[in-house]
Amino acid sequence: MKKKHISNNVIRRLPKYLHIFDKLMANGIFRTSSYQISDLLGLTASQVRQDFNCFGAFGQQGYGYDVAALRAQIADILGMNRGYTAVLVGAGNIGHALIEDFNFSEWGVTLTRAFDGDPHISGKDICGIHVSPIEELPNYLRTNRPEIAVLALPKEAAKPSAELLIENGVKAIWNFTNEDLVEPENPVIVENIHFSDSLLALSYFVTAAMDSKKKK
Amino acid sequence: MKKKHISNNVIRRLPKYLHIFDKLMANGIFRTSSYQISDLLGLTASQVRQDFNCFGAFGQQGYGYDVAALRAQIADILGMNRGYTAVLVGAGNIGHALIEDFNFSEWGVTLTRAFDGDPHISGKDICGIHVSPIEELPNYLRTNRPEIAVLALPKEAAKPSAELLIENGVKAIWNFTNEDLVEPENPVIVENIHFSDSLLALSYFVTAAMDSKKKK
DNA sequence: TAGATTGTTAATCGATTAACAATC
DNA sequence: TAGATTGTTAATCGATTAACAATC
Repeated sequence: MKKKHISNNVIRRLPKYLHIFDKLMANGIFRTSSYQISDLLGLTASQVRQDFNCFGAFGQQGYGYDVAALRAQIADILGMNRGYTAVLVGAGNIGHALIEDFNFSEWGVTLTRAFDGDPHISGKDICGIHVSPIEELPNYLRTNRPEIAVLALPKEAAKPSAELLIENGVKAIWNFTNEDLVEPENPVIVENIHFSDSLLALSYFVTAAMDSKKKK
Repeated sequence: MKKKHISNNVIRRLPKYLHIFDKLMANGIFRTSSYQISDLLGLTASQVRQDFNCFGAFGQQGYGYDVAALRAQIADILGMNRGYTAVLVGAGNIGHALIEDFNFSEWGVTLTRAFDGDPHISGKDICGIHVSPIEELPNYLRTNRPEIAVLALPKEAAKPSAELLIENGVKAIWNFTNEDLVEPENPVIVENIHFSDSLLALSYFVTAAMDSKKKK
């Protein structure tokens, strides 16, 4: 099978497709078309069909797409059925918020354990997730081999922790520290949630909108 | 002045530039070049110069760029000196994490007040931010006219709250609910932090990396 | 001055859009 | 069958890269 390159733009649209399929099914709509999908997401129908055709042919000419089947395809492509497990490193505010408010399993990922360096935090359970002392992390990683580590530590601790994670076989880091972890020589996947970048973009858009209004 | 269109890609790179200028200055480096910048960010020098030239000419031929001056230009473009204010709507886990761990003022935004519907939460201060009952929100908005609302409520409350914010003159919503707030007819700026989209992209990359390794 | 590096135009590349034959 | 809508190729558009004159 020839592996064609999938652009980042396409990858970032896949979760959007997934969400609207869930919404369609919740509304009892089991059949859709590239036109309907494009309309819901503000894309063109062409683009929707091109995106899907990166991975195969999921529709039927003259009919459209079966929502459930297409949903299952996209879920598969996203790796939602691989049974990935994740550990949380840092159970402070943001870590707590992730455990309590974010439904990992909804996206096919099982959060198995949290770790924190503060003995006032470790030892307890949060919503059924046990928080272990950070010292136990390397051993846990070697024994349980989770694919994903969620890094939710203060900035300062980010880099050394990332190295420890990589040394112990973690495949991907979901990075909530506002620190860049780019270690080009390391073949680890880093997905950043940079709040500041997002807020600054918002600030730019506000500024641009105000300036263009002033000009009129 | 002719307003040229700035692509989203360029806008998303501006905060990255800002961050490395801060890093350079922290290391006592006060002069840089498009080559150095591109190297630090994994771009091409051409692209860096093109990006800056969207907004004007900030460098000196034969010399390069003064880091502090360039930093100030980018900060201005991003609206960091406009004195924007923000209110937090929802002081649950994620709201707490934002108040306690995220430094709004570092990015030129002043968080002035938080609001929550839970009387056990409202009435207190968190890190110097007063939490008011949610009922006081409309009046506060009309009186104080903050540009930005940070929406950190449960999914269910997202849409009606967004409408209330828009009705009361908020210009931009920083959206931490995992709900899409696209109201095309409303001229409000929405910047989403969608954790699930990010995790799913990470899951895709893990899957792609595993499959390509298996194939070899 | 010579060397360096910008600002900017031109060339290339890749992504989006349009078009349409295939076919359900 | 006729109508609809896909899968896929071709055309267009926009973003990135290359090149180089301007100039510090």
